[in-house]
Amino acid sequence: MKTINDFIIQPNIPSPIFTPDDWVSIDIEMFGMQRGKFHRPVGEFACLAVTNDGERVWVYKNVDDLGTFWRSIEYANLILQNASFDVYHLRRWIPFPPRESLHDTMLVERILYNGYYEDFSLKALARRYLKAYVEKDVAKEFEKATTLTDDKIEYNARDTIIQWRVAQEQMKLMKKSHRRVYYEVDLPAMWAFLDFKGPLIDTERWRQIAEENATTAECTFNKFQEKWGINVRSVPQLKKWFKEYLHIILESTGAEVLDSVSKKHPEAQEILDYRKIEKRRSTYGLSWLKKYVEEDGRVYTHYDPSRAESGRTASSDPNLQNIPVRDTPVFRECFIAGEGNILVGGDYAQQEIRCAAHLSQDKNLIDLLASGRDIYSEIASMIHGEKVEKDDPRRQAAKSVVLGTIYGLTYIGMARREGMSEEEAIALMDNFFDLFPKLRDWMTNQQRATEYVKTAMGRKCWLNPHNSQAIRNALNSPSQGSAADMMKIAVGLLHQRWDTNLEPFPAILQVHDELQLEVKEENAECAKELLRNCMMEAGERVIPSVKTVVDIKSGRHWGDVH
DNA sequence: GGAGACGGCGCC
DNA sequence: AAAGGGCGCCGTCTCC
Repeated sequence: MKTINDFIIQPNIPSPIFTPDDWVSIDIEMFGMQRGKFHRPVGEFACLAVTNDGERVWVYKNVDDLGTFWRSIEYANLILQNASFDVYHLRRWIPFPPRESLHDTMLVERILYNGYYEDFSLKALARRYLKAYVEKDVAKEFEKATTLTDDKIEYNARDTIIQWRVAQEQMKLMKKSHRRVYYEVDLPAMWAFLDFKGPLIDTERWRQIAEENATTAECTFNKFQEKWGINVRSVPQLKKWFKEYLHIILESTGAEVLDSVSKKHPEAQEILDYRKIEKRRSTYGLSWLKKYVEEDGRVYTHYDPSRAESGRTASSDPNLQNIPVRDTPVFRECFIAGEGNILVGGDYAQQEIRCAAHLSQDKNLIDLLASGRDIYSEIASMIHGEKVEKDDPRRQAAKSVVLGTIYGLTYIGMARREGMSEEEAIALMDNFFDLFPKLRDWMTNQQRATEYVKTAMGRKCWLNPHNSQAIRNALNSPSQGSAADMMKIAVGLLHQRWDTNLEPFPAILQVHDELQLEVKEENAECAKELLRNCMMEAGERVIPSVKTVVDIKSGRHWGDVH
């Protein structure tokens, strides 16, 4: 039995020219990386290890040899762990165009086991597949070191060995459906995300808003301090104060609880008002500018495809998928088009509902979604047997039922959220499901799932039987995950079809059902058409039985195009 | 002073 | 806080 220490570092580079039959595992190590900036050009090249058999390893120690390295792997199939990192940094020195034959052990593991495991690090994979314990202390040394040592080189070599051997095991486990999801959905999306450019920020406008918010928030904070003698940001102190002075025991100080007591205790409303401004100060304030906006005025988020158990993409450093929009559109208005450019955006209308319609094959819902009418008004009208207009509160209730349904809402939750009796909630939901019987059947069926559920593309989402949320995951993951499949396919298609002779790949933002581009004004029309085509084609591929609707807009800033 | 848990809340 | 899913980031608090 070979251990992960059974490998031989080859005395000389370069490595041989690998052939199209070779599977070559490569791993880069960097000096001076900082947390939160793994996707930025910081840090220096440390070394790079290569193996095509899981035993012999070539280690490149000089950045000047990377050109030679590139020629050796130009035709090979590649194996990487979290390829996005290695490719991003290698591109600082050598070309690294997208290639179809790349096995990313982390992405593949997510496709095999999202929801089943939580840890997709190389250390976890070594334990899982090779029954090997990997000491990661050396990895930390790279952060501060500037010179190579033998143990660092060995560490680098060992990682490529692990990757290579793990990949062999994963390939045995990958069925046709796994390969389809990986090669048609996640991998093309990964290549696309690597080429996203950073959106441009109207720094001065943001700063002005942020300064105002900071002043207001600090002033309010101090007033609470003076009046109440507590740090109002502290949940324990807040609870204690409410108990002592208002004689009320708060189970939580979350918005819903505070709102429920705010009629009787106006202090609760004061807290809620403060929390709003405090959120803007802390999360979307001056520190955001300082931390994330770079010298060119742009922010460079990191997209992690399939980070979520459902397969959704996540954004971080900064997270651009939770920039305020409801109460304060100003922040999105600070995402602007550069000189001579324009923003072009597309979003899927009722994306998750359409996914649910496809998955359940409910003909009534499919037909309604194809009709082009306002589905919430229509459903409310059908439930109540009379015309319900857009401003009728019964439309909102119907919307809650529809959206709640795909989140696994129960009648108790429905009653609570809509402020109705449980009987009313039961009646409303019953009436709703009477209209869409196959949706009801599908949901009943989903709840019976014990091991996993699947998206429309066949992506598995494993359920945790020890988690009380498993039932709601079973109801939601297929819709959420199918929508994520759709967006990733769209992003991949756009990336493949974008003509870089016009200008470099122009995508700047992906917010689940929304994709934004920043293009030269003269390219706006062809960008709109291509964006629509890619999004529509992805929709037709993932949910062929349901009409896909894409709204395309353009404008000077993000507020214009949402 | 850093790490991690927790509560809270921004978005889809 | 709860009988609505999925994230990431902030501040507080605790521990080391």
